[in-house]
Amino acid sequence: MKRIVVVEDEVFMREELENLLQKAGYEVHAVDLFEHVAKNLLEMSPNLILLDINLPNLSGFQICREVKQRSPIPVVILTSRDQMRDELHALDIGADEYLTKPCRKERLLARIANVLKRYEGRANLLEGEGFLLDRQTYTLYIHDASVVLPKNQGKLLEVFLLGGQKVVTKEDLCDALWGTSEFIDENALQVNLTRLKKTMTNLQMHQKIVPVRGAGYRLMMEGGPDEA
Amino acid sequence: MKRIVVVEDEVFMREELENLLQKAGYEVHAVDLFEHVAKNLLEMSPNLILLDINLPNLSGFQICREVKQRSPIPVVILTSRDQMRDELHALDIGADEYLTKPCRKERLLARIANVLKRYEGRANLLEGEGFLLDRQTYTLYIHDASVVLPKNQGKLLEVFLLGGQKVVTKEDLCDALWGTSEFIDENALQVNLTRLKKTMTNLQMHQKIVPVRGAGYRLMMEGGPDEA
DNA sequence: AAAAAACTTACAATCGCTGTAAGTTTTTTT
DNA sequence: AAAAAAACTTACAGCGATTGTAAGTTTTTT
Repeated sequence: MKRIVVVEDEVFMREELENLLQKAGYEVHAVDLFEHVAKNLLEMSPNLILLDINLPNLSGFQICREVKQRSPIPVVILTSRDQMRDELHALDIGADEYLTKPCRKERLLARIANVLKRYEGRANLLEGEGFLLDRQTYTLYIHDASVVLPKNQGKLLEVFLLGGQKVVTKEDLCDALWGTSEFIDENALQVNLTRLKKTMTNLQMHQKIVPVRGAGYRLMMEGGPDEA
Repeated sequence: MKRIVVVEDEVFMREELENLLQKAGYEVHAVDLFEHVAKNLLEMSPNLILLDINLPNLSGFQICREVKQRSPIPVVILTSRDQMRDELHALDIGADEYLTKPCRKERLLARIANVLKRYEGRANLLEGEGFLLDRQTYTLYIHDASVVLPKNQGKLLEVFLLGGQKVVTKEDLCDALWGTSEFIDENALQVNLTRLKKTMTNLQMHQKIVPVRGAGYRLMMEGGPDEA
């Protein structure tokens, strides 16, 4: 059964949505507003997030952006602010659907089902700048093509993606490859990194792995920090 | 550059759309209506199809359905018929977006960009009942999981999917595996089929490969034709 | 100039996929 | 019911891709 989290601060509306979705066969969790909504949402890892945008504290847009940056979970935005600007902005930051209240039940359900359908098979896709990586198979999607990376290269790339822009230590990388950083074979790691780098250039990816002396490595956009 | 095919029979509207999309940086091909639109659309294999639903002969729905059954190309429906029934129907048969005229340019462009973005990496995904198959890597997506099939198993499954419900001959299968049906090693094919069947049951897929005596094999839904 | 860190290349071991062989089982025909 | 045809099963050996190892070289820092 698909799980949906509803983010809505108005009690009446929240209960109505909860009811409607439950009747439609979804497992529903409604959350009120609090600090770190985005973080909590990710931990619940639902199949879809229904997000009301008339929120008191934090902007709904902000939540949407955070979720989208860190996960492939689809987000449907529901709002009473029928402004073209809002809609464009929402779609721009990655919302999958933007619906204005009042919205007929049938339409809401149909759109939700539609979004869910399109997300089939995307559950474990990690998003990088200009490419996607399947965390289970290490299938890499780029430029309308796809390749299956060797397991080790996939694991390494995965660590870099999860690390964001941060520096990733060799311990982290060894850990990912062999489950332990106890006995580090510096050289084995080195070779595997070289291999990953090579396939990255072969695939014309827009980022590189650069060394950070003594600390580890980091994933960087091509032509990044220009320190001339 | 992304290619969009516009299907619209009204001349004025068509030119306007063409213009708008070109300015937005797309490569646009407008097509008039004729027989076998769906077939031709598939041959053009654009990145997206913008489909007007007020068509004279064939129902736009029909076109949408045909395209969706045979390809993963996203379809955006544009219409002046603002009927809830139409919208639900459109979404139900797999349309990716449903917009009503008059529609502001910004919204149209934003929605198109949104749909395109979500389709990144899906260019070579074949759709089966309850699963997806990547034709390049033979990565199989099912039940929120993914596996890379061995090349031969992938090729076989691919042939079955492309064949639809029809019976697939052994020649077809040999052809897919070894590029020729000249010298058929019945047994080698047999073994490969068995392997595919095994992984299909392991993955709990909802269809089976059943033999058709003397003719070949066919892909069937589990618990299909009940001939008691 | 010396040391440390990062990198390169080639090779051998390993693992998974494939075809082969030699069967057995199921279905159809006589 | 027996024989023949089609479909299936299992184990094994060859092959190729991926991996770790070894023995270097190059680059950067001190």
